[in-house]
Amino acid sequence: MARYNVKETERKWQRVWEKRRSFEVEADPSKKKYYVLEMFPYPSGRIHMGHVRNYTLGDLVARFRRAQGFNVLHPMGWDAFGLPAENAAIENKVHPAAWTHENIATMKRQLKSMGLSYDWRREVATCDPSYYRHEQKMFLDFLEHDLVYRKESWVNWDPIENTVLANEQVIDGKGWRSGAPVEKRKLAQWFLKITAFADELLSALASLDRWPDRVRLMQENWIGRSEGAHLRFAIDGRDDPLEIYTTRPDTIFGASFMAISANHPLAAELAAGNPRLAEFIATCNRMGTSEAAIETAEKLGFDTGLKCRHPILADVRLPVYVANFVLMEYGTGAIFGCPGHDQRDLDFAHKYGLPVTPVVCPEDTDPGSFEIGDVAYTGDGRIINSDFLNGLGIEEAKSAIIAHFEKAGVGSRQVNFRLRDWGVSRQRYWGCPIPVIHCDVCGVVPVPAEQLPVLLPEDVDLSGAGNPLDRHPTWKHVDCPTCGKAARRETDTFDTFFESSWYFARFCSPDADIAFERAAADYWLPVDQYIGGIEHAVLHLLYSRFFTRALKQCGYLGMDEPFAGLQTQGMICHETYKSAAGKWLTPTDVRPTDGGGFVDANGGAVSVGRSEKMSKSKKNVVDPEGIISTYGADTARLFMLSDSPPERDLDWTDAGVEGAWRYVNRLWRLVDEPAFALAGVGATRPTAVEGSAADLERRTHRTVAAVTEDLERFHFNKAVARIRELSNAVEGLKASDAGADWVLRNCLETISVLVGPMMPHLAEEIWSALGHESLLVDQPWPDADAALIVDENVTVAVQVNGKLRGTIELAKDAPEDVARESALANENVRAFIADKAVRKVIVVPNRIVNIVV
RNA sequence: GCGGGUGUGGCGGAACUGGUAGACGCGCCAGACUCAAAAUCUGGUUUCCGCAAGGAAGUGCCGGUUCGAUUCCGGCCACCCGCACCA
Repeated sequence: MARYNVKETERKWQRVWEKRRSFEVEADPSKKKYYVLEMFPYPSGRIHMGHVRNYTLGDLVARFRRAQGFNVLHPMGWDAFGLPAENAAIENKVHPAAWTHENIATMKRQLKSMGLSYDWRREVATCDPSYYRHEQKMFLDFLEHDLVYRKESWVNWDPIENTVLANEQVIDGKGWRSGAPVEKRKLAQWFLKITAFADELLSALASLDRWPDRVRLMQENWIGRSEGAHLRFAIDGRDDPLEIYTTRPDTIFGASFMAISANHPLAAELAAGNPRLAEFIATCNRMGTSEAAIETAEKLGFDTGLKCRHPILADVRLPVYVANFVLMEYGTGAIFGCPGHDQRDLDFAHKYGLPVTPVVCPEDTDPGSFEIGDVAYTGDGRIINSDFLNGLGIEEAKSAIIAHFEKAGVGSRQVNFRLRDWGVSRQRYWGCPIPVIHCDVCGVVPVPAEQLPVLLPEDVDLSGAGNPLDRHPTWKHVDCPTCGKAARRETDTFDTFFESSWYFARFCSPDADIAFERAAADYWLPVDQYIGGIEHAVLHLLYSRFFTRALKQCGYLGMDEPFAGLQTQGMICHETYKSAAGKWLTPTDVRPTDGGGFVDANGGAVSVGRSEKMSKSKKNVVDPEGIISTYGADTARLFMLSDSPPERDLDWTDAGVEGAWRYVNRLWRLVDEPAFALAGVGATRPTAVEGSAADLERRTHRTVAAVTEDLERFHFNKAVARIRELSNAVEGLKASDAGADWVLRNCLETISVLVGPMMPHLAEEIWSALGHESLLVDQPWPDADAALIVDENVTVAVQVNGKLRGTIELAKDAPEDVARESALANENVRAFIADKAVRKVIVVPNRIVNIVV
């Protein structure tokens, strides 16, 4: 009898798996495959609890599918480019590469201590030239296939990180990492044509039936498809028309003004001769998108004096305003204003004294008395005051008016998207160099494929302002590949989401000379189960879907969707602590008092705040390494699985960890000090299994069936509960019952297989203690015997008028009249029926009998 | 503002297509073992009334459908998330 030695045991099995190469896999078309992937980490220094949860979930799936007989690919790598490395370099005077590799080494050691079933041979780090050279090639292929362009445009500029951000990286007008208000700048940037796939990225969401609805909805909203019309309005005294986009062409007869964006070319042209307009435009730009108060910002306009002709009403003229609420980036940057049916337009019309004509009347209202007050009418109804559209419904009117415009040659039906192209240029050092050369003679020249990779220079000075590559004395100076004259390298690097958009494919053939081998990708992809945080719902997950399509177009791949199944995990939360002085305290700074409160190291009062996401700023973090070295990886893993469903936030508590730890030891004792000796038990089931042994055997099979279903459906907390129930039930086994010793052994073996995906070290130790030479990790998942799952008898509830009054024992599938008689015979039930007449008896077989009196 | 989600004991959470609400765990209470403590084991634990058998109430609030509602429908409330001048 030995106490369960976590450290030694866990290390032992990790070594055994490594030595036996248990998790190394090869593509094998004769086997059904399963690709499990967790979002790879940024090597920030040490793993945190979020990582532990993510990789515990993934490892469970990988081990479970492996036991089910799948050829499982389960790789791990490092999303290794990124800004923190540069910041660390400046602070600590280390090279970003050295800092990154050191972190990778630390985190890899920590991950290995968790006993995760990775094929470590497939590890990749995206900052390695053997990785990023392939995405430089991809970029050249994208160029060739017209999926990339360079454009001078207004960009989101992060003043802290000194770089451009994509639209997806601006949260509430602030940089997603720095939190600094984003400024507008005009820069020449490289863009990937994600909008070319907008329609497909949207419609294919319906096929992703193993993705959370929430994520699909977020992507749908982000892509933001709208149907409307593109119209051209003639401007008095000018030859060029004003082009607008509208989703409400049916309200054209209610138009009373035109509005163009402050960044519209027409506005710029007019401002050249009008200082007051120029001043107005400058004011609009200052407000920009960085103003948090956009919502409350007043609608402001500047009357240009220009007049547009109404496209149908010959004598109507619409004044053209420059307005602060019109965005240049959406549609054409110009609109017609219909105050009656758009709140913004109404506010604007009231401010500038413009006419308000209702053109849609609610069904139940008299058109003659329908007026618009302070609230625009945006609901359904019939068209009024609109000539040939009068009496039509909104949708009919849209079709009719678009047909009219198409005939007149002044407009057409148009679909618009909110999604914009993905700007990938970043003014940073620690990223993949964009492989182009700028030549004064030849213009932008792609780096010839045979000159790849364009390597990052190792000697770099990160201390100054701006882009370090641009300031490097020699790196950017090269000869033009076309004309041979002196030219300059592009000094921008890729957005780091570029690397994570295809890493899942690289894992299929991580050592290939090309990005990935087609055969390997065809076998392994798509990823069957992808697991990670919800925060990537529209960033990484949308980029990867786009990339897969772009790569397909360039002949790399044969599929559209990279991730067939997606599971998003909740955050890890912890209570927060504050000292009397209002300073945040870490969980290790406080200790509990007898009264249930906490005090700090000096005994000072501590106020306990609500549980929040673990974060450095609130100091409510618990370091996984300490937990793992004290309680072991299996305890940490069990706790991660047992307390909350994966998609929900998980509260980290010491008590919960203690509980998991107790269960680890309890399971171990079940085998180490079994109820009776198991040494001589045969392998085949005895013919006689009776009494408590028969009960436990049935229960074992029922548990197998239930746990299998729970694991398939990601109900891991329920699976844990069922296994606990089974191990509790072992206590009820009587040695004297026939077959007891065989059933006990069979039950313990089953438990060891069932907990294998959750607590692999303990499971292996139990398996071995039961006398097996083989590894548990190579054991197949058990089948539940259908005959043993169903009970012969069922407990049926009896209600009187819908209230529970008793229960009766019946044979399974007993006839209805038997159930009825048995229910009516129940003593307590009879008391409630008393002398009342039974009006109706409802019998739901095997479940309930309801007597209505 | 628009879109979506959540709300169940002291706590985390169970309850498949409407059918015994509270599985399992944490915490707490009692008991066993111990000189004692820890660990472990056993039992109890939604609230109220009752010695008990049993009864009443109960899944955010109000109402509806139904023999029967945590589950379906309508209307509120609270909290959380996403988007946000998108024409």
